[in-house]
Amino acid sequence: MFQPVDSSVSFPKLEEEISKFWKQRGIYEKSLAARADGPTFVFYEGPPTANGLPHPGHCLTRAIKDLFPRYKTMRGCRCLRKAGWDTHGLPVEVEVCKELGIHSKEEIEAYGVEPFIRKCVESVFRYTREWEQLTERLGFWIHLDEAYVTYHQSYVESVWWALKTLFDRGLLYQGHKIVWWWAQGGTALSAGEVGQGYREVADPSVFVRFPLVEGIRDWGLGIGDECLAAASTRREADQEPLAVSQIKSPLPLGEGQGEGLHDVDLLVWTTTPWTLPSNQFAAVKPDLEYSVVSFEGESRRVIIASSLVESIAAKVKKSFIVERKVAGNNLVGKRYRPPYSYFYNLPHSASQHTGQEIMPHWGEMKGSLRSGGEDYIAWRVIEGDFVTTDTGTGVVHIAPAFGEVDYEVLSREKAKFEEFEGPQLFCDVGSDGKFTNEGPDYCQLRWVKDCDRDIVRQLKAEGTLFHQEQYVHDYPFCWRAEEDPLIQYPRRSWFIRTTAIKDKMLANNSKIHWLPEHIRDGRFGNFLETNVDWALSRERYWGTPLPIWVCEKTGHAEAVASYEELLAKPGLSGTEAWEKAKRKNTDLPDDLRVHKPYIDSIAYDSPKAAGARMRRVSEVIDCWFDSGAMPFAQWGYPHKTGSAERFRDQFPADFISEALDQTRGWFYSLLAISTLLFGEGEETGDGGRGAEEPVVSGQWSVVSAKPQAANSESQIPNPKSANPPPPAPRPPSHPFPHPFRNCIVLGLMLGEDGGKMSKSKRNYRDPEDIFNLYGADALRWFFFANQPPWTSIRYSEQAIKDCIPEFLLRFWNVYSFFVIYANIDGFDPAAALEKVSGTFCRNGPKGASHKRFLTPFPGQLGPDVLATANGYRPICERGELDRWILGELNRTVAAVVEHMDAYENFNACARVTEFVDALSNWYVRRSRDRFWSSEQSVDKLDAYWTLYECLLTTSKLIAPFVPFLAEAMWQNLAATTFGDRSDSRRPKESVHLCDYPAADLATIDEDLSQQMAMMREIVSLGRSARMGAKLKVRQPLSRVEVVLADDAHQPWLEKHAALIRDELNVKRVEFTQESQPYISYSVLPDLKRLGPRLGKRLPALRKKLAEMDGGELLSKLKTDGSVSISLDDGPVELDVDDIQVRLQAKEGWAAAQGHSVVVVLATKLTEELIREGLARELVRAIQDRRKEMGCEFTDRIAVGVVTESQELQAAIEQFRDYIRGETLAVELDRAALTGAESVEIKVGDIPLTLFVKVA
RNA sequence: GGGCGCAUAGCUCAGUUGGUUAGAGCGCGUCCCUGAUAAGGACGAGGUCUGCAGUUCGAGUCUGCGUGCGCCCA
Repeated sequence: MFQPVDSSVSFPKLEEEISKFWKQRGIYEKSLAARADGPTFVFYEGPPTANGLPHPGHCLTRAIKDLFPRYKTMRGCRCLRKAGWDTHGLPVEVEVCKELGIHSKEEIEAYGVEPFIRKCVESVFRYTREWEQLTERLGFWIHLDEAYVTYHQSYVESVWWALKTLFDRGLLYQGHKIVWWWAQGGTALSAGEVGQGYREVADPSVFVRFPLVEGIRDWGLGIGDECLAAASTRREADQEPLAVSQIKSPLPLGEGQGEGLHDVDLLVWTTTPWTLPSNQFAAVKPDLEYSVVSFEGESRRVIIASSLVESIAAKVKKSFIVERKVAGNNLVGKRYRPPYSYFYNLPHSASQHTGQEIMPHWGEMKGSLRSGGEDYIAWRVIEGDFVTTDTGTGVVHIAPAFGEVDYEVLSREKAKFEEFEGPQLFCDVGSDGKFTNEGPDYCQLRWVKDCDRDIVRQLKAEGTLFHQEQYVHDYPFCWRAEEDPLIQYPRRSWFIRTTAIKDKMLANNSKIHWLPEHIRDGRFGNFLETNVDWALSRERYWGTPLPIWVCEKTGHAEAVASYEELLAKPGLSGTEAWEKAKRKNTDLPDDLRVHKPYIDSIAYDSPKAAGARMRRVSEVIDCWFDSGAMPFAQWGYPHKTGSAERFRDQFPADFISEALDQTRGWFYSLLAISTLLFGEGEETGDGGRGAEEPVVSGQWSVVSAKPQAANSESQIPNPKSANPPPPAPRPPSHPFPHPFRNCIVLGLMLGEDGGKMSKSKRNYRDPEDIFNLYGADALRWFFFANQPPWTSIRYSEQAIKDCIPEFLLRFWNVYSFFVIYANIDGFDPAAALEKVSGTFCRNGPKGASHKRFLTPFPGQLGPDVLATANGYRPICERGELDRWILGELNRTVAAVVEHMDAYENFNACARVTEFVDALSNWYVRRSRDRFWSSEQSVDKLDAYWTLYECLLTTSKLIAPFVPFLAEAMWQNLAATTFGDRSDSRRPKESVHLCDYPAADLATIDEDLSQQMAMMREIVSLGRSARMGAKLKVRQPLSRVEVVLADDAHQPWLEKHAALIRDELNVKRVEFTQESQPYISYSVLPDLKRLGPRLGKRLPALRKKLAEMDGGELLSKLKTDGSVSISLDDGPVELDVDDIQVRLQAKEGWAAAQGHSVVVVLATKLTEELIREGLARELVRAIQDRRKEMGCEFTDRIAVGVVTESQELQAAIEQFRDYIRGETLAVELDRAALTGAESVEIKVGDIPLTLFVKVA
């Protein structure tokens, strides 16, 4: 006996119970234990931050993260699921600041770093409970109580180990980073913060002359230069005469560096005049054409991009003469005088190094190039692809201290020179945003923006100002202090030299299976291509402290890989800061001892200078490094005992999934860190690793030593040059890809209105409400089945709701149908399996019968077990409908497994939906009468076994997708029906302990499948034809004619005419292929076959075929096997495979056509048919009345019908027995019935008065 | 400004290596069924496949250029 199934099921309620059941029985743990010896499937949890409430977007991530581990577990894999929490970072600090009502770093310091980070710790677990509830309610199975936490000491120490490894290899270095700087607040702003503060402002826009040092005569350029030739041709073609333009012969521009100096100037443009004193270069685009232009009333010529000549002339309202044209790359290398001379005239400090005495100024300074030769170190024209002609002059002022692009220019230039010989960063502005005493004297100690006006005035006075105007553009301001403009400013920063492993990252990436695929070469690949060194450090408080200690005297730096290592340092002091705090507050989590501020007070003796102390740098690190380190840090690798084994076991991940916004976040940090640490082991393998290592580190030391040393502003000497500290344990090498093999990149979740999800807009509902209203399965199915996961998913409450009737409830109804009838008929699989004897056969006759055996292990109740049951007949002996649906079932199983193995949940779901539709709308519908029949026939038992097997298998199939529903069904259909037998004699306790179904391909009958599909099509077409002729299904028709294009399935269909008769309510079904008056044939060429063969002749053939008589052509083909069609350019031979036949219903017939079948109705009604139709109408009317009156199914009734219609009266007489039988009427009179209410109704068009009462 | 992606029915989305009538669900309309029953089912209407150009015998599909939207980065 199965538990009766509530047809008005509440899924949310059901899920709560299932959830409880899992918890009580420890099903998740059992599912893991059962696979302890299985192959490993590794899943990594990308740690969320629990300092905010989870929203539907998180549900998507967690649903997908649950789906595949569940699936793989059922497929036999051991899949650990360790949860994780991201706890560090600026967002956490911001939350705490909000709570405290403070903003700036000063305020944090005033509040106290110690209480501040304690607030941070509290904050990150503020919503843990909500997250845990969501996780459980969604059915996400993950080990929450063993979660890794990024601030825990063991985690931090793992990160330290990684950093030390990188530091020792020279991959971690200090440099500058240009940041958006809030000078007044003394802090850098994150990209997000900067983005918030953009405002439209008018800034001074100045065009400034940079006089060239040499005359252009020396350049050796002729008019015939290729670039110029092309340019002038273009101009002629465009017929765009220049206003006053001529190309003159070379000008007498002075001899060499003397007189020429005053004649030609680069014209640059800037909206930040205050950056001009720090100018170091001018950039041009190499493939851009420039013009040397003289302007009316100007004694000196300027160089600007040719395409901008006219607009600039218009700007200054002057006429001009183009004296000469040059390509940008011919300008490269030319020297100029910057508008400010402080740095230019500054004595060069390197003169002390080199011992050269006649090297007085930076401006005259040359350095040795790595490529040989030498060049001036600065104030030269350099090439820049970033130069555009959208604004400005085509010549760009470069002040490396105050622009990211500018800084890159400096780095690039610096790299061209031998160490110590290249340019260095000039900066005349302090971190307070005020000029230092290196700035122009009238600007010193003033806020830079305030100096713009004076700088412009000065330039004007000196004659270097060409033009000045106002420029309106968007400029960022501090979001906390609206009046404070931000400036780009260089800050000391620690970097990881990811550029050194760019090619390795690309190689690694190329082996990752990305879904969608385009991420690999698109967004992610491009990002790797343009890789810049990872700016690691943050001048903040709540994060993993950068584990680098620096000698206060010599600048010698070393990295530390663990707290223990630190404690062992000589002359250690400062641990009492932590001890004191802990004494004061014993609740303080011990993990905080490795955090600021405690860690900052720890110092030890410098190995480089007696009496000097090693002190930690003040920075913490980018929290993306934390999360990217999780593959090893989650185990506390390499410090914790046993961590090496765990790490080896769980690396790399087979599967991860996060949303698209993690491309440059977690996906990158994982890949970068893993590539840095674990390299690519495939080339050398374990044995070769030792050989590979020195070579690699050798390369690295080359790469690292040079720029680091050249970085003269960096105080940190190359760690390789000093006695290195003991090396950190060498990380194991591993073949690509790692640390993840498959990655589903989820689309962003949008709100109900298509916009970004936003709490304030209320364009979504809390997940909890969704669970309570529709249930987790509905939400999960919505995620999995409604779209591929990488499209941006628009949150739609309606769509979630719709999943219930479309899938969940539909399947539930089949299940409920089964249980109702199985209970009525006493169908008991448990009993059938209990008393087995004799022989059995699953699918014979090929697989000969096997001996039946007692089944002590019903286990998974798979087909093999069911086949041993009493009353279970081999599938081949069952009716077609049964064989068909079992074939569909197994076909579905095969497809789902294939899709899921390829991580294509959407396609898998589509197949499941298709199957459930076939099961519900064809199998059950067509099998109803078998279940209803009162006798206990073999056929009926077949139906039960078939449907039972379908339900069991499907419940396993959908278990990873909708785990609650699947469990509910399994419990009733399998687990509990076997009563309280001992464990070994009971089916699996939970569907999630079962194996995923394997397709039994022997059950798939391709022909049957096609035939059934055709049958369904015929029925559908018949209905369509009825609709067209406005003939209700209740009106019987005499005949339906089915015209087939192809006779292959005709005999089968003829055998099943009864089914078609029944579905279409007709008396006779006839099949034919003969040409009929209501059919025309068209013969179409098979384009796929003929296209390659005929090419351009194809259209002529198509035209010809269309003109020909299809019927004739067809019969010719049938008799001769081929036919020759003559085209204008010769004949074409066609055989049967070259054509396709299309049937067309001619007009005027009640017919409907499919691709290869036409269904025609005989619409002529006889009196007899009409009477039968009326009888059926009457039955329906009486049934309706029964329902209105609230009759029980079994109530007998008395019926009276009063009508004047002779036809109806005749119908009642003729079909009296039929009507009584259908309606359970003991009486049927053509007169009023006393004691019964009368109702006026119509049957067809005939009015009548109906009386019904319970007899 | 750059990169990536998307654009197909009123809505949400499928659409395999280019191939003859572009599909599904919802919604809508018409109807059926009334022993799965506060369900279930069928049929129908509804499309310039974002625009333009190209490649091809043939383009929703491939290429280029626009337009619009989204995301990431400047």
